[in-house]
Amino acid sequence: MPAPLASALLDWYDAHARTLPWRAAPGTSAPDPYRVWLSEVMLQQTTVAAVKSYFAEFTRRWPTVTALAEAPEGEVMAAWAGLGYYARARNLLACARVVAARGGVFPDTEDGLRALPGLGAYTAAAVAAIAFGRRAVVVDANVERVVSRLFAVAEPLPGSRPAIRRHADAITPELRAGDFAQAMMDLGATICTPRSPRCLLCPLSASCAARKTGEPERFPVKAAKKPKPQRNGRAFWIARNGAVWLVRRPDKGMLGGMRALPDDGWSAKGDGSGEAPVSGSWEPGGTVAHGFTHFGLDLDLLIYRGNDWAGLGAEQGEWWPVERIDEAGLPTLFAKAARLALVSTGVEA
DNA sequence: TACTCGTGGCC
DNA sequence: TGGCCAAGAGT
Repeated sequence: MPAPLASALLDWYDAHARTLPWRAAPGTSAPDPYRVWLSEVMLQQTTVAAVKSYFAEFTRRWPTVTALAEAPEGEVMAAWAGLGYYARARNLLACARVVAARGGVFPDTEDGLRALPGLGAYTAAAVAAIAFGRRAVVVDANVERVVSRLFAVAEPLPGSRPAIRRHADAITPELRAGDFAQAMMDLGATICTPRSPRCLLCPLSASCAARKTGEPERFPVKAAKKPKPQRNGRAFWIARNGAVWLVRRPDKGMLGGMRALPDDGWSAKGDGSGEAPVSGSWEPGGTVAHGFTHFGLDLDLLIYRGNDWAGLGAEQGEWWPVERIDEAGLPTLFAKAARLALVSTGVEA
């Protein structure tokens, strides 16, 4: 018999669960672990709205974990372009290959899942509970918010995480732990929202300590965050015979493994050098303002008007057809810069 | 532990 | 309109 709180939440979930592409239809058999895993990785720090089209495209191109495991890395990275946190894509493929090597069967325990690339404490618990019916304590940002309100946790995040986990453990039922986790996340996404929580619609309002304070939106308490530095950098548009010079970024670091315009080495730690990859005349092509999580970047685009191609070797990059630039899989920053270049070179209005 | 790592939507 | 926020993981 579940505790009253879990029971009330599951009743609410049975009536109000969101319909999402990676969820099994109500009353049907257990969901496909591949789809659960894929969706959970895509949803890490990413909104449902942003994930939907990527999930549809990935499952269309790679319907099984074995199919994904056989995909070339470049195709997977390009398919992930725009979704952000690109280490996820590398780990996704690495994980798929591990699972494929064991017959395409995911481990069905939390510990087994936790050992896979890209599965941390949250994702391992979520897949164990949702795909395999295991009791696991699933704690994401929604659960942190809901729990910190239910118990009016006064200590600020992230220091309060151990206490929040203990509270979450205490209210997680033995049965339907996967539904319970998804119910907590749906509640956090639709009712117990960061601002202006809709307590009048909440199935747990009678048990909520934060509501009793009259200011539930004050929870979770959070530590002050560091100011974001502002950086300047350059990206370079070098076009020749309808093709543009693209490089592949190193696997480690920002936008790792992604195709990109050459740049001058800007980073979170400092401005770029200003140095161009080839000598000759350059013309300003405009500026892209882009906000990363931990710094802001003003990226000046420079367009090449010279004809000295000697410094561009095939081991450093590739000529990519300008009319197919959308298929290059550029991360959003460079996609914006490419759009600017197309405007200022008159290729596109 | 604290830092790094994207992006788009929201008010 | 700019800071806040999102189904976190890796180091």
